[in-house]
Amino acid sequence: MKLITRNTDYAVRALCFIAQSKKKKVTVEELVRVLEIPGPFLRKILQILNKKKLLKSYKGQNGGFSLTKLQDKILLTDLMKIFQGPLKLNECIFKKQVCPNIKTCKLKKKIDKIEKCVISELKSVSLAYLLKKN
Amino acid sequence: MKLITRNTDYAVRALCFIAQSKKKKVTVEELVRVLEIPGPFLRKILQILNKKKLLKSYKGQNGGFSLTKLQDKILLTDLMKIFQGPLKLNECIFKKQVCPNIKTCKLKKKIDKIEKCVISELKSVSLAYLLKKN
DNA sequence: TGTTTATGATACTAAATTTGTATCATTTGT
DNA sequence: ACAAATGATACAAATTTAGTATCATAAACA
Ligand code: SF4
Ligand code: SF4
Repeated sequence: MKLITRNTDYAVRALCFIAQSKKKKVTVEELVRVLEIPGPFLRKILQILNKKKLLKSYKGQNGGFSLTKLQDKILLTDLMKIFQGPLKLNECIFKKQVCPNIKTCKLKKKIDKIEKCVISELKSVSLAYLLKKN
Repeated sequence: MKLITRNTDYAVRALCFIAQSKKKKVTVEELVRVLEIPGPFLRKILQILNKKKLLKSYKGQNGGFSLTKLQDKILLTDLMKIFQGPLKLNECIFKKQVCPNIKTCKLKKKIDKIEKCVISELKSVSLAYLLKKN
């Protein structure tokens, strides 16, 4: 029952570090050193963030990654969608077949309601929010 | 990001059927027929529910399962704990090591808050609630 | 212009969790 | 004794999560 998976968490931490770094660009090597995240795994994560335009990458010497957006425009839900797929707490699908109860099921209705609440909370979490002291 | 797993869902459906059945005891075979759940898997689930005292089992001919509690005393959260472990949305543990950020991390704080809300919603879901029309 | 240092792309592997099966033992009613 | 149910337990398949390995490509710079 994990709300966020490891790659989302790693992405958050990496973005936080990049955001607060004095340098214009941050290299994977530096992130690995300070965050203690497995190198190749983090690289893959950053490459994905680059593709999704949350980071801009620079190749070659003095290369690295920098943010493409303001901190309050980078949302946790963006990362979750990227690394964990659509924001859903319940699919009601077994072996590609939709559960026959789905129209009337009160459990599903309840979970849908919880889902709405969870997502609205999550939407309020930006990089800026995460970095703010206190 | 699945809030409830399959065995919890199966357990809910089985308990619902048993609860609304006219018979005093319901057999696995009947449940399999009507709910279309893989037999041996459902058996295992019911055996666990028996061990956990949510069901009482009767062996031998005319055997089967019956509820041990009133419908409003059987909570979804009980099932979730049984089949999915402690109610937690975030462990903050990688490879048995607690994340060093854990004391100050705002992400964790947020998730903890969401967790509280989710759990309190889930606690209000009893078998009686699930069976009530409208 | 070639070497070094960075990321890009992609395929592969390992570990963990979820979702099941298979088998034999035990109890009970007839 | 036999049939019909559950109990216990070990095994296996499928899926998801987590992580590696390798080669290609681009930019800086000597
Ligand atoms: S039973 Fe209700 S919750 Fe479970 S899968 Fe069917 S619809 Fe979804
Ligand atoms: S970063 Fe925050 S949320 Fe992620 S593991 Fe560490 S404490 Fe938990």
